[in-house]
Amino acid sequence: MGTYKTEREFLQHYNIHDHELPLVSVDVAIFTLLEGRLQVLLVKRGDFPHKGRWSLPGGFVNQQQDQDLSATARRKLLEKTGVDTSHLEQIATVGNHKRDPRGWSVTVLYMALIPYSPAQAIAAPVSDARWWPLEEAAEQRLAFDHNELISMARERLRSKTGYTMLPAYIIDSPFSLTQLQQAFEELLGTEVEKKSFRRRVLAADILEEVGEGLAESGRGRRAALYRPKKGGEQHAFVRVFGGVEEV
Amino acid sequence: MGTYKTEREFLQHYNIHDHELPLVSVDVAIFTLLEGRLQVLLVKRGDFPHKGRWSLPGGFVNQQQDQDLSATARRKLLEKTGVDTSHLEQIATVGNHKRDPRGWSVTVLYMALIPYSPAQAIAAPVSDARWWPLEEAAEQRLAFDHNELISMARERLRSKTGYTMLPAYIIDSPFSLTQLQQAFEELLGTEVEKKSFRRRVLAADILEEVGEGLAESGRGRRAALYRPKKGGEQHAFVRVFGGVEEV
DNA sequence: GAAATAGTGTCTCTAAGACAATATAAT
DNA sequence: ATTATATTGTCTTAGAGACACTATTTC
Repeated sequence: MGTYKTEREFLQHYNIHDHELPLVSVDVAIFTLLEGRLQVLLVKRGDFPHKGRWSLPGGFVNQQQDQDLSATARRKLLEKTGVDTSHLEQIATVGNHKRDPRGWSVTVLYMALIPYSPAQAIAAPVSDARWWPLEEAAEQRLAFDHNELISMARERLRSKTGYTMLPAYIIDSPFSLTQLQQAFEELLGTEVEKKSFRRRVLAADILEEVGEGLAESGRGRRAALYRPKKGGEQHAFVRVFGGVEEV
Repeated sequence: MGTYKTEREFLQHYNIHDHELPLVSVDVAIFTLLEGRLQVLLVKRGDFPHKGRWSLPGGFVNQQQDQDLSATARRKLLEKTGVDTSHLEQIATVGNHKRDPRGWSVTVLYMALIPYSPAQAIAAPVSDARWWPLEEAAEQRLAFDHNELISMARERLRSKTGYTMLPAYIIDSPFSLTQLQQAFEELLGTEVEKKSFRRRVLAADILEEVGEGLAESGRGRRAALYRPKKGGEQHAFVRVFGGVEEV
């Protein structure tokens, strides 16, 4: 480390390769709801390390293409699903010396929520990517520490479902309150009481009614259909749904 | 990228310097409570870039010394305060092409809470480190994007104060309920109602009584003193204190 | 009318908000 | 007694839980 007089001079002599740098990747846990069950998108690794294993979509930051970390995450989401807009959220960063055989490695984990239909069309052609029901994904030995990464994202999803409207962003709009409640229940992992649910959601004033429709079965009374109001994603309830939260 | 038959062979030929890697640093927002006000520890940068500016304690991962990211954070905490144990929590990761003039850079932000007294002794000798009241820190132009990093940590601190016992870890044990309430109020930024506060904290059964003592003024009734029970840090309340939260 | 689904009424229960009242200490 | 601080009593209010009830649709 030399002694330079100005920052300009310092930067001219600065060589990034003088330091040992950890690998930096971004991984994305992309969730959707298919047939009422929570699914995660996995891709089969075509290269070493862990060639042939299933893993979260992810990769290295492209310093030319990506302005920031969320751009890397968004790029991966787009490559695998063709979907851009949706809920994208940073979950955590895991870095240690043993998670990658190539050396000290850091991965920034994101979570994306998308409704099933739009993803379907584009994800299918990519033959090495498919949706897995969460339990089946967990049973496998995934690449790197991706089992743990999925658990972390799943846990955040569960916990935020307790006090936000997150599930509204994993189903297609418009939806009936019954459909929304089913999404809440699947993401929470517990049942919620119908009246409480409706009271809470409607009182929050974050949905707007957009007509009515029939249930999938084609039977029974028509349901009012809703879509989230702009900014409703930000809404947080003061009380948590379904009992005590873990931190 | 060659084609290798085995992972072993792949790893033998893998050269980390074939890729352009972002810089990876860890920064720690260390908070304490001094004279009832929230303070953050800043250090004066002795090297370029941003030489002479105040910044959060932080630095690059040391691949030999640090097993994982939290070890880097803990090492920085120890270097600057001499304190090891305490609340250490990962807040977020910021990475983009413009936050560091040396190039694409990623920093993993941690937050540490420590009671004032133990830190005092060791932080003083390090002449380039001192506690700043949060407002004064915010008024300055700090190195890199550290103003924003502090805001992020501050926001998490405020929000978790609403539903956890976090403030119990920023004051010395044992404490009276009044002292604890004052810590809550400073971290929350609003006043809380005395009876509600006591009911909530005592009902949660996460404090244990350890005798009684007088207030600092030496006047008035003796207060019962408490310290957090083991694991109390994990406790989360079902309802949020002091109104609606932002997500 | 029967079955299925959507939506409401209403009582209870928990915990926070408000604020007055009581208890124990130093002076 | 006065002042300062700690602690409790209790009424009100917001919102979740439980569950029975009504409404609208298809068959």
